[in-house]
Amino acid sequence: MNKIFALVDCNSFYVSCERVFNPAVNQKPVVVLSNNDGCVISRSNEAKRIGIGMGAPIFKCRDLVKAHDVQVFSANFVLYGDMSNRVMAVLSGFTPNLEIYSIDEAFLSLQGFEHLGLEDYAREIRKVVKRQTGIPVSIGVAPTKTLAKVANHYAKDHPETNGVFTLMREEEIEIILSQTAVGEVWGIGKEKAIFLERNGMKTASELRNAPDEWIKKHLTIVTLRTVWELRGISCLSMEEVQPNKKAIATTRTFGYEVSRLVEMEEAVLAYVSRSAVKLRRQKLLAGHIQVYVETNPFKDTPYYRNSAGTIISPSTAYSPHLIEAAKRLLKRIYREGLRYKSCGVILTNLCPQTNEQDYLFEEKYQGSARHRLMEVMDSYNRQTNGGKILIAAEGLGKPWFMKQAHRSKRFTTRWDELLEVRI
DNA sequence: TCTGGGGTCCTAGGACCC
DNA sequence: TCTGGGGTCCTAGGACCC
Repeated sequence: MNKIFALVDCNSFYVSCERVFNPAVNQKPVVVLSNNDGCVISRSNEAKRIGIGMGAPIFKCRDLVKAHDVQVFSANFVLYGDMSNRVMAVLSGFTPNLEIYSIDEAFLSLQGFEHLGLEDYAREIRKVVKRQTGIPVSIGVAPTKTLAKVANHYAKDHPETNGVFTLMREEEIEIILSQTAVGEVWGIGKEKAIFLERNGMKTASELRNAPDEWIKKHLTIVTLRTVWELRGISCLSMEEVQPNKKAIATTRTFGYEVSRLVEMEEAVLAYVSRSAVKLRRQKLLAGHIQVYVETNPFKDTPYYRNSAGTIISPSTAYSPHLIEAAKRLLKRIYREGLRYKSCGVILTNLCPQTNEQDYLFEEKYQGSARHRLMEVMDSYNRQTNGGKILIAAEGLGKPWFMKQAHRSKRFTTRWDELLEVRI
């Protein structure tokens, strides 16, 4: 039986979240910035139209911002995460088969809904999501995930589609792909696009008709899968159960450059703590920890980046053990006399707490006093909305903490930040 | 002055083993 | 003097995604 995928993608998701709670900016150009108020990571159509690029550093857009009264927001990921959950909850009512692909995208299997009319059904989904969450979405429907992505882009770029485009018929697929630049295809990034164009393939249709042998020889098996998907042969299936995580990372650029080991240590250890909280929330243990530091790559000053890692044995989710390891690693890579711009902590070799192996000489984490201590700390911090009990090594001042000058309120997750309506 | 963060997967190359 | 080949495992780095 032929498969049918719908890709639902929230339009300018972060901007749309801000607009739900701040309708005054509905018709205006709006952008949301990355952490540290660095780059533009979400743009309204109005902002796109006046030429603000995706990922553009905001300081380079200052003139445009001023000239067009662009509304600027700092990222508010607590709010976006909560809005995302609401959208996904609505979507789950429309299919038994939902794959949450990212914070603002989901694949729905529409197999078995043909009798309702795929186009009509997609329009209904779009209408209900908008009504129940305030978030506008675009929907692409096609026989493979990769084609559903293409259909989704088409819906976004063509207002006459009203946000829904179905791409099921072969003749139509061929026409649309011949109008699609090869670099717009899901899985074809900058490098591959340049390579393909150099070899005479400028459109998705040309890639689709390339010989398998040639693709296998010059590119990877992953790209071959993409080519098959463009031909309508489904190679990527629905992944409804979230696969276990392979890595948990906390990385940040600083609000200002750090040039003292003590401060660097505080930052690294604070990120270890954050990572460890994420680790425990997902009931995992880490078997490896990696720390990296980096100076500002955009400056003329000497560039330095280095990382070091070590195996954690036995695997653990106990913050003090991870902190100890991270401290040693940092000492190995820290060079005096440099001005550091960012650092990060990455936990890997993750395994579920329930699969913890037995040790001859060590106590298991599961059920130990350390385990209970972490649970008490986490649950207290959760109830009090974050960070009241922390490991002393993290430091209290956090002067390097990121800049966030324009953050909106966390309307949906904090009682003290509820939306106020004045009449 | 001011340039994000968190992931996955693949490949190449080195260490090591027999 | 002559100096293989196959396999595994690990790490670093790159490409890609949102």
